[in-house]
Amino acid sequence: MHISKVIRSNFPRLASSSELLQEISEIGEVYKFEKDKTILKENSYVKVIPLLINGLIKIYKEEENGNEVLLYYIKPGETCIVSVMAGEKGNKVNVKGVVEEDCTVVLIPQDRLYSLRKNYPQWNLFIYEQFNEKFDEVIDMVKVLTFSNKEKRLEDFLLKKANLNPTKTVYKSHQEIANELGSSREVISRLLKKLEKEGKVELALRKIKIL
Amino acid sequence: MHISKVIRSNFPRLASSSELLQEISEIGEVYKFEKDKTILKENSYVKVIPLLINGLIKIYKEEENGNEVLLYYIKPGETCIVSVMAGEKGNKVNVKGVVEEDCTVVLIPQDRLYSLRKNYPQWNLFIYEQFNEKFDEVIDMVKVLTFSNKEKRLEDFLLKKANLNPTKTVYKSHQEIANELGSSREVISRLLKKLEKEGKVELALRKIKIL
DNA sequence: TTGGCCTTGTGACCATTGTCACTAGATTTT
DNA sequence: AAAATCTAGTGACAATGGTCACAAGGCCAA
Repeated sequence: MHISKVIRSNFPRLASSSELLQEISEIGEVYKFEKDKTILKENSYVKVIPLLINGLIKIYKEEENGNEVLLYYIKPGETCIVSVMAGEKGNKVNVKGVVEEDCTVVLIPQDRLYSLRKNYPQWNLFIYEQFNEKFDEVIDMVKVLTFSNKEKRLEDFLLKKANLNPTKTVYKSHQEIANELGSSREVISRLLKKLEKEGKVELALRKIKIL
Repeated sequence: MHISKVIRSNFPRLASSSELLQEISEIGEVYKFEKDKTILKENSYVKVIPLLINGLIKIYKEEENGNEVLLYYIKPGETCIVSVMAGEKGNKVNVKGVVEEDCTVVLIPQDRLYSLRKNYPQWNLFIYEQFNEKFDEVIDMVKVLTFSNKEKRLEDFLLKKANLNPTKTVYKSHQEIANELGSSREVISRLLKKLEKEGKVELALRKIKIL
C-alpha cells in the first residue's frame, strides 16, 4: 500500500503540502491492529504516533480501582493527540487506547514529531484541529455529566456510536455500555427498556437499533 | 511597563527565543481587566489572545438554560487556548471567560496567530503545552464526575482554588460555589458542614479555610 | 436604628442511580 | 444433548443529591 495515497485520501490537510506528504511517506510505516488490542497503556512512553486510515480506536480514562470511562473515539483521518503531546515532551500518557474495530494506521516515529512541528505549519494546524475537536468533545461530556441524567448520557453515547456506521445500530452488551459510561449493567438495562418504551430504540441480544 | 520584561518573567518558554520575544513586544499591548468582567462570550469571534501576567481568569461552559460549570482557571504565565484555537480558525468560541481577580494581560491580535505558529516553534510548543494541561484537567473532571460524589468534587474544587494563594482560604459564598460546580446552594452548605465536622475545613461568612 | 438583603443552616421529601438478589432465555462449549 | 457461560429483565432497597420551606444571623443603606 502506498503511504502517500492513503494519506492523500484520508488526511487532506496533511496532503495539502507536498513536502509534508513526501516526509510522511518516508518516515511512516503502514501497520494493522486487531480488535481489542490495547495500543496505548496508562503510564507508558510513546514510541509511535498513529494516523488512522480505517477502523476505530477508543480512548479511556482509568480510575485507580480499575473502573474506566470512555472519553472519545479516534476515527479515520484522525490521530491520537494524547500520544502526540506526550511524545513531544517525552512524557508518559495517562489514558488508555483500545482498538474497537480492526485498524489500518500509518505509524510516525515519536522522534520525528519535533521536526514535523518545526518544519510544517500544515502539520501544526492539523494537530491544533485534532486537539480542539477532542477538547470540545470532552468539555461537552463535562456539561452532560453536570447537568443531565444517565438517560441523556446514554442517548448521547448511543447516537455518537450509532452514527459511526450507516445501519444506526450499536452491537454491544449492556455490560459493555455500562463499562464505557462508568455505570452498572442493571441501570443501563433499565434505561434501555425505558428508551424502548419511548420508541427511541429497538432492543435485541447485543444489538441496539436507534430509531 | 516593558512588554519584553513581563514576558521574560512570566513566559520563560516564549522568552527563550529572542526573535519571538521581540515579535511579541512589537505586536503585543498591555491591558488591564477588572474583576467580574466577561472577557470571552459564547458565540463570539476572537479578536485578541491574552497572555496573562497576573490575576486570574475562569473559564466556564454554559448550558442552554443558563446553568454553567467551571472548567478551569487561567493563571499567570498561561494563555486562553480556546481563544487561540478559535482565533486560528476564525471560529466562534463556545465557552465563557470571566475575570476572577483583577488582571494584567498582554494582548496579541488574532491575525498574528498564523505567523507566530508558522515562524516560531517555541510559540507552538507553548500552545501545545497549554492545550495539554487544560485537556488533562478537563479529563480529570470527567473522571471525578463519573466515579466520585459531590463531596469529593467539592473537595477537589476547594483544594484547587485554595492552592492559588498562600492563605489556603476560599472567599466565596456557598451560592457562588454551587454555581461553579453546577449544583445547588443547599447541597453545598450541607457538604461544607460535613467537611467541617470531619475537620477538613473551617467555615465563616464567605470564607472557607482549608485545614 | 431600622428595614431589607445576603448568607447560612436545616428538616422533609422525592427522583435518580447504584447494589443485591434472583430468574430466565440464548449461546457456546464439551 | 447437557452443562456452562453470557446476556438481559426486574423487584427491593439504600445512598446521593436536588428542591421546597422556613428560620436566623450578619451586613449595609436609608
